[in-house]
Amino acid sequence: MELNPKKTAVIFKAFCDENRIKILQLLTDGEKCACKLLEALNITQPTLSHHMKILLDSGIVNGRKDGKWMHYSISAEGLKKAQEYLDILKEKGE
Amino acid sequence: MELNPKKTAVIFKAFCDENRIKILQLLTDGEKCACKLLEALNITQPTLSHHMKILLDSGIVNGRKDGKWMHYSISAEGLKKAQEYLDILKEKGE
DNA sequence: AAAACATATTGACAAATCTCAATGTATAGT
DNA sequence: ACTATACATTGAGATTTGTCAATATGTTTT
Repeated sequence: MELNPKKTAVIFKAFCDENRIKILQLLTDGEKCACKLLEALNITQPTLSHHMKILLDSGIVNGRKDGKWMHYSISAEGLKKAQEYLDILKEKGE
Repeated sequence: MELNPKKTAVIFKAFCDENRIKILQLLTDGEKCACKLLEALNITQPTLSHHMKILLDSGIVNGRKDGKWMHYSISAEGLKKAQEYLDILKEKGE
């Protein structure tokens, strides 16, 4: 199996920032709207929006718009794909 | 389980750069010395050295010095730990 | 229609990151 | 000792990233 370096890097960008790890951790107990994330996270609203965009682009987080609210949740498929990519990196027996 | 956001981000920095993905991929068929990696990778020697440092810090790669040569390989434990961290992010059943 | 609210976008700045050329540090061979 | 080799470190420039204030967009309520 082969990894596309550019695409793979985009996926894992989800996990290489402190605030994004916090966001992902908050989402582990289910879907949350941006406002709830914002309460929990010492950052401003535009900064949260910026991180959510990166998380959506990575495929690790899903977004669902509901009227004024934006609900975010962890994508099981996205996470699975990331784990599969790590599997590919396991050393082959020579 | 709880993730330390800062430490977790350091681990996943291994995977969020295009060249580091290429390096990791090269290491999947076993230990390689820096010179071999350098041949395969359109970057200069100091740039490779920079990336190898980040990979070592992440715990995803092991280094072994042998005379003049530095041999790098994927750390099975490091990779396992990264996968466990992704497991932690799986949504809990509510 | 106007006001209030939730979120996204823009623009600016600071900090971090990637990259290279130049130099330093070991180690090995002559 | 001198030279060559393999790699690390330093310093500088360019790009990317994280952050915020200000503003824009879309939705709900009055």
